[in-house]
Amino acid sequence: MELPILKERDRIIQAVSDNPVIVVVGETGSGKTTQIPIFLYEAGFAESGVIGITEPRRVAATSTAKYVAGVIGSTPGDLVGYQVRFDDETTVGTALKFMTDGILLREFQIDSNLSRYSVVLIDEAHERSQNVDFILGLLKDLLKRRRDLKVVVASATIDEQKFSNFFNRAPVINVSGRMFPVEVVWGKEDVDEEMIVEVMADAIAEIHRSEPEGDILSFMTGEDQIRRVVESLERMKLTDLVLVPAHASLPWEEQQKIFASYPGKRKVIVATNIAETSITIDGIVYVVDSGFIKQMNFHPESGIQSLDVVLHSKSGCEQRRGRAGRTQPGKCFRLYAESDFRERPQFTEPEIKRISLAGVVLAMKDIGIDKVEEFEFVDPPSREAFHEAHETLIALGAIQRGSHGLTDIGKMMAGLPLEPRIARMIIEAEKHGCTKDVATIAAFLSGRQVFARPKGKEIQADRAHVALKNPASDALTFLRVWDKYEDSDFDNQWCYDNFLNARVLREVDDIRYQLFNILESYGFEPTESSDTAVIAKAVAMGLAYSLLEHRSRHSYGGVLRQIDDVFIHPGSAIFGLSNSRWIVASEVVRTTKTYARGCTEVKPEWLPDMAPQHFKRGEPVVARYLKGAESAVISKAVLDGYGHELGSSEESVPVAEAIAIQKARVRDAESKGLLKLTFHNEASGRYSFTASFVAEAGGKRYKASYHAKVEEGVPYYCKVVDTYLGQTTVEPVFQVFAFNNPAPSPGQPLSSVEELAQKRGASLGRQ
DNA sequence: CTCTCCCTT
Repeated sequence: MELPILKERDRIIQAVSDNPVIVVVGETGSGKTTQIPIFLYEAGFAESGVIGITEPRRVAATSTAKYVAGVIGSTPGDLVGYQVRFDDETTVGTALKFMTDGILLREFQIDSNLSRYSVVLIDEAHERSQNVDFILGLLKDLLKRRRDLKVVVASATIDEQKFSNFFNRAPVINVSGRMFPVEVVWGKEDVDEEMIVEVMADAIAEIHRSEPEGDILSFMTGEDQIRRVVESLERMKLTDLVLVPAHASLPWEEQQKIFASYPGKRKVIVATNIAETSITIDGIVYVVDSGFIKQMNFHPESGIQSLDVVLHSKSGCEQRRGRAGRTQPGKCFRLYAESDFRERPQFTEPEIKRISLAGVVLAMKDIGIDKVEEFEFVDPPSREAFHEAHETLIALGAIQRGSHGLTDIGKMMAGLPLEPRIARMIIEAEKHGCTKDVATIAAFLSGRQVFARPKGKEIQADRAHVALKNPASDALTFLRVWDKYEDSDFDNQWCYDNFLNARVLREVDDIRYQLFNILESYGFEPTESSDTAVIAKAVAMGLAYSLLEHRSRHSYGGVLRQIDDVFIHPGSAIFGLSNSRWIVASEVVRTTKTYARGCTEVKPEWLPDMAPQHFKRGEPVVARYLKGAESAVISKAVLDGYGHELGSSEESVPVAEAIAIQKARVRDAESKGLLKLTFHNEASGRYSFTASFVAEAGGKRYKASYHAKVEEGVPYYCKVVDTYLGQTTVEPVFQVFAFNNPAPSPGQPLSSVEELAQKRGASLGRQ
């Protein structure tokens, strides 16, 4: 049978010649993906530049390039080339370039005029991925500058009017498909989420009993539902039935079963949305559709995401139906009523309206688009989404409040193929000499789930994972996994034994090297640190905007944003082990609860750097004083917005400055009537004091005893602090040295506030 | 306190 699109060859070529933009609507099997590029090439459009074709997935870009190369009589990488992440098979002679849409976006960042291209074809535009929507906006803008550029938007469903209107009523060419008819069988009543597993299992059993031979494809929302459907069918003990789950987190061996044929038996694939677009299975005759999907949504007010089970759109359900008619006529059983279907939205909400815009806005600014709110999208995101993107980028230091362009940090972030927050970590790592470590962590954070927990082996998997986990940080856990993987010499068997996903680790390896190359181009030295606190701090700096503070029992709340009732995800390395007051998370997602994933404990002394508007360095304390040295290490308390001391950090200042600070503080303390305490040796060997105090305690007298090893005769200034627990304690505000006392030998620290802090717990009783 | 669709630079 001849491809239907061949009949439209001349019309398509003519329309492209006459118009800057055309929209081609072709059903599955129309051959538009392979044929339109060939038409354009044969019509001479490659003479003035490259014909670029974008695909949403890597396999689609590489496999169609190989197919078209065969038709034209070229080898891939010559006349017909492809470029996807990690794999560039193009040369200067490449006239037809297939690529993922992410690659075309990169090219916009390098050359916003796309000067090399004569034609750009955006395939699968109906999927409305974030990248496609961004590219369509960029192309509309570019067409004002490049009158010679030709754009072809290829879409599978009936969304063509929207695209046509967006591009000033561009002509639409319809190409019929080569689909076999698929009869729809409607459900009698609406089924809710609770009942759907049993209803699905019963429907599959009934089809198996009453319908002629042919494989079945069932659509459910997630791994858990799939498992329950399979278990339910197994209990029915049906004969000649093979049950095959299909979802993204399946190990490689299991995935192969999806495509295998089982002679004499009926194959039943119970799948997530992976089978709607990403994988195509031959020989499906029956589709059973639950009508639900899991969808990620982003909430700009709080910065959290939610993974929700929602009713699938009409176009999505139609796409599922089409999976049955690829090789012969089929049937689609919908487990919902026709009246319910009619009330559903026509299309799935485009991704650009359901994600954080921070990465898109960063890329826009990098391309030179300053007025981002005026950028024309097919479906413009909300004002709140733009506001969130701005605030996030300001918090990361990529832009400055009140100015349009990117900072130097922002420019470097935009060059890294990572989410802005993850990119920010690496910039921070450069300052602290741990770029290799943090780039490795970034590769893990941007990749897929590395810890595998196969069905039936959960206990063995958990046991293997415990040995790899760092109880203070998922980021440091990733670093440990990487070190062990290197020690194993990148051994697949080691991955298998330790229940780690080997494919993900190989991808991490590729991402690492890509990042190293980019960092080298920035002039960053590849550095490693043995200090895990330094590495963790760089990670925390990137995630500072999602700083979480412990609230009650197991729940955390946002410090910089309004986020409440967040729980550490059970899959996190710090789950059940952390008692840190602050943590950061790489992701906050609401499912059954709001969970923080990718967690790292935060030390109090990092807080003034992470959130300067909420945490300040307090009054300085001279902790160490070296005679004859040019500088002294002073320790600054970390105070929260109420003046509570949360920790301390050290910095080096000239000795003269340290002395000046001290003297000023002594005067200041005395003027405020702060208590001066002098420690005296007791026979027990302990130091203690009894103090009377009036100045800051509302006229009440306090008796305090403090057990700590401190220098005899050293005076301390103290203040009464009402802590957040509601208990009153006496804390040293700073230590005063007598400068005419014999100085300690160089390098010998005097007793420090840290030491006191460890022994904190002054017992107090009111008189 | 107990677990998440799919992609991609």
